[in-house]
Amino acid sequence: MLHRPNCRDCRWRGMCISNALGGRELERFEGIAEQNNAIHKGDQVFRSGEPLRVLHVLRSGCVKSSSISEDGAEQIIRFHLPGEMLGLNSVGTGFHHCTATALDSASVCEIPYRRLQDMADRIPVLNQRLFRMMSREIERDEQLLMLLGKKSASERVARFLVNLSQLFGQRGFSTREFNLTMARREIANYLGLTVETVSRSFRMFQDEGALEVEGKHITVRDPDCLYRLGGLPFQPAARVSNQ
Amino acid sequence: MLHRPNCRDCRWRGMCISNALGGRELERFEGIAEQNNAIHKGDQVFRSGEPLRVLHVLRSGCVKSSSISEDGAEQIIRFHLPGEMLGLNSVGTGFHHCTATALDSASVCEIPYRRLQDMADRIPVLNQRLFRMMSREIERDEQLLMLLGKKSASERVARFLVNLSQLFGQRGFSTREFNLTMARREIANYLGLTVETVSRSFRMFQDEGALEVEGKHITVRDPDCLYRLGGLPFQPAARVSNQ
DNA sequence: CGCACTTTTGAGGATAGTCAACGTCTGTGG
DNA sequence: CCACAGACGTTGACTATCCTCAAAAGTGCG
Repeated sequence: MLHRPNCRDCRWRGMCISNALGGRELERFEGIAEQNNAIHKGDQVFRSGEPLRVLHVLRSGCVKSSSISEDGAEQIIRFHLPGEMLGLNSVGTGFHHCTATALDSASVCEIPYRRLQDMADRIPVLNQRLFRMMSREIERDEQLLMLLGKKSASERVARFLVNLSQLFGQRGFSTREFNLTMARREIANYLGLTVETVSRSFRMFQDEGALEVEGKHITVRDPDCLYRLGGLPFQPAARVSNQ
Repeated sequence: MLHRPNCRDCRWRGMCISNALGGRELERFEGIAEQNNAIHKGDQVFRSGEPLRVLHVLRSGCVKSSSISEDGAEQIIRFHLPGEMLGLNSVGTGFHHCTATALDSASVCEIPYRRLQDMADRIPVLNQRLFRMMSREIERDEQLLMLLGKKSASERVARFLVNLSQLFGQRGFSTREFNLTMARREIANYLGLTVETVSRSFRMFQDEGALEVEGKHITVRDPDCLYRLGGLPFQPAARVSNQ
């Protein structure tokens, strides 16, 4: 488990929600978060249609959120990395409209939704933190919309890798070398492509010298080249946001 | 201006936000909503990057929300019909990340965000109403993701028409006959297609006997056929939700 | 080991994009 | 009121991108 000096355990106990709280309130907050819960690859954290009893904070591992259309097709909406909160997009209706599935062994802790809501009702700064987190969900969805609506297959795949690399960086891991937790099929689904097209994009990126791909292990050889392949003008400045 | 017995003016004064409030609180709420503001076709209600001072409620007309990518390409995220609240997806960051543009003459009223937030901090039921509205934004974004990720061109266009028809129905207008406020170019942008493809889909739907298209005027001749063209198994039951 | 599943690669084809031409609508100014 | 310009919409021909199908190679697990 990774610890960073500026944002210690809170990072893994509610995506910095507890940052918003001081002394006594923080204790209460820690109090309502339940023990870690181990889940295995393929397990579902929650299913679409279930009532929203608890919000989950992913403490380790990787989880996908997907929604199923009326004809049974899956659309992966998002891949979640440690520190992220699951189920936020269902706050409001009171029912999950996504299914969350573990991509590998993972652990989550549970925050009873009702009690979080009660706290938020009494603590405006916590309430605003929740709004901010939902807002970020929307922003991410809309970035994906842009990707699906306007970008070519290889641009989508390149941006997917750039984003993933940045997310690892934000968590203190290498941006140049990492493992894909998800299968090609899942990357393809997320990006609105087929497995074959994703595979061919990987090959192209290797031929361009941007990447080295060995199964699930990715080594970024030339980040600038990868940004170009993603249609990005140049390397985006590292986000300084602590969240 | 349309009035419905079960949800009178509130429908146009904050998308039923005021439903959550009783007597005195309702008065206060009405107090903070500013006068109607007339805007013209092409006017921008707010621009991406601006600080979020007020939330806008669309009282008449039609508005598009779009975000602009780093390379200048527009992606329309959503078309808004009367009664909807604009800017909700920016709550949290405090800055707009979309640009809202009127598609025809429209009027909006403004709700100072700070004051709404203060009220929400004191009135849990209003607060929950806001969460619910944001949640709905997320759900709609995710429906669009499914459309862009998994559906063919003609399915996208057919579903676009079905959705629009339902939205008109919810507002008490005909589901069988309506005018498209947006240009073909904008429909295409929204659906991740080209103008030509949208135009050809319209033609196909006419040849199938599902529609009659005269410029911006749409007449739905065979709703079931349109649902089928959208890949929907059969006519979805009308939503009874009062929102 | 053997089986199932995933990934890669190739060949061929369909869908939707590009380019171009033409028709239609709208608003402006004579 | 009409003429005109410019934007919008439709249609056709051609093309590129990405999907489908198929087969082989690689990977993981009981």
